[in-house]
Amino acid sequence: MLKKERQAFIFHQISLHNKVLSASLSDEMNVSEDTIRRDLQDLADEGRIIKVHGGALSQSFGYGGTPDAKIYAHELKKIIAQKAVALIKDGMFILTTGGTTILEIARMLPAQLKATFISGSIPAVLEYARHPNIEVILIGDKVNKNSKITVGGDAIAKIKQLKADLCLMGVNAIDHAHGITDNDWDVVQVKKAMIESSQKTVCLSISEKINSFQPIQVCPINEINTLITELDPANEVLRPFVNAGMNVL
Amino acid sequence: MLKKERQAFIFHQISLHNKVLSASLSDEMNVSEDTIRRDLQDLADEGRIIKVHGGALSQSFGYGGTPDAKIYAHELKKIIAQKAVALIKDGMFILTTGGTTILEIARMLPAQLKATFISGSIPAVLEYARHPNIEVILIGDKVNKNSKITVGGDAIAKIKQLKADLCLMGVNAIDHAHGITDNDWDVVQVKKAMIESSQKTVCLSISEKINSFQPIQVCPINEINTLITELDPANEVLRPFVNAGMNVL
DNA sequence: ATGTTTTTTGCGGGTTTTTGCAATTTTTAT
DNA sequence: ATAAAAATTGCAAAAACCCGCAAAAAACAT
Repeated sequence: MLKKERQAFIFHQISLHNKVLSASLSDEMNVSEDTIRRDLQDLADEGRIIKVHGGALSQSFGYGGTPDAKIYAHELKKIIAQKAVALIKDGMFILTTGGTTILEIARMLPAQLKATFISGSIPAVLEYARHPNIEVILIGDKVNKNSKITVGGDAIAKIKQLKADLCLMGVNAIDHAHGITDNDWDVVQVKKAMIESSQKTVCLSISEKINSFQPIQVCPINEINTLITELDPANEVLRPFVNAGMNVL
Repeated sequence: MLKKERQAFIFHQISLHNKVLSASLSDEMNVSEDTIRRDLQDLADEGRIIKVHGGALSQSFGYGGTPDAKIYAHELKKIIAQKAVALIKDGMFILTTGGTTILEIARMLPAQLKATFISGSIPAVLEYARHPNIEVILIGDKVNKNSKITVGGDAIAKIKQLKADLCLMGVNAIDHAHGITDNDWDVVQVKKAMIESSQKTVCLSISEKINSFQPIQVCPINEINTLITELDPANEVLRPFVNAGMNVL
């Protein structure tokens, strides 16, 4: 088993169960605990997990580290949300993923907007439900504890029955060559279904995530209609996407 | 169980109930009281809680005595929750409704319990998802904004596909003649389906709701196996239900 | 393919952390 | 005042960790 493979597996386990034990991992994949520890250390150095005595925890544990950096990203996400909200019209059916950017959109929806939002993200749904004129459909299935979204066959089947006007998708990584990519297989399956069931797909990404990629592809960029970042659409970084025919806002 | 995990759990318990006892924590997580004490000490050193003899307190909680009125119903629900938690065994599949009593149960689930919880209640699901060993299935459908639960044909259809070991049902009104009754048609439909799909149904009700009724019937009392209230099972008020063959706790 | 370099891995130590226990002291309650 | 409950302290065993090293594997260049 390759190092990268192992680390991907470990990361997946953590996002699934919120924790892993070095001992059981070592057992599961027939490598020494030292190796596991080194893997955990690597993941921790990359800031993707929190290493503790005996194993590791998901980052959502405890209280996060850098409030400054977070607030910064938060401002960016507000800009993105503003642009996205402008695309939403009365009467639309809108599929959405989870993620903090989506949450920001949910908070910014105008009070008089009448639309139907469909999502498997629990925090997003709670936010939508605060709006008096919005109808909210929750996609059910097994709950991914880390991201608080539902994933699985039932969720995908339900999504495929729909035909939404718009899909608002928070992305983890986007790059001209690899398209939209992510690191959780289950989540990717759901995102794929959402794209398939929507007339238009709008991707939301802070510019930091542009030109990065992750192991699993959601879709190539030609399946995305619109890309929204906090940058000016004329920005150099966005050029490749404009050239690829995307609508960049 | 990892040290950090324990501490996160303890902190969560404290912010939830405003206090914890070392003894019960030690019991819940199968570690010695010494370990709990050391954990509390760590948390206190970090300034996150206030350590006192026998346990610890939330620091956000002002010194003044308890605002009795509100805590009262809350305390009752804790008693009910305690009784209900005792019925839950490892490996069970459990269907639950929403409501504050259910929420209290969710918060009291022992950390090492391994079970599968299935619910359409968003707040309950969020609480279940905090427990490391619990698998959570969310029933999807249209979201009822007031109660934050999903209702509708899809939800009912999904529930009917299941066969759970136990149904934990918060009730709005119960009375010997009318059975379990409620006031929201959609919610009643979901509850009916849940009862049908469970081997046993346990009803949870503060005694205040006993001998009251509402317009729509969920089921007659003979479909309920167990009734849990905050009262002693021998209490006069519960006599009719005992006589009707219910298991009253 | 072949040899060389780099990376990765497992192992043997010595060190640190964690945990439970026992003995003693402090606090709380009756 | 006295007994019970909880805290503290010290200690020892187990578990986890870190460090350096050498074999093994992978990557690279020729």
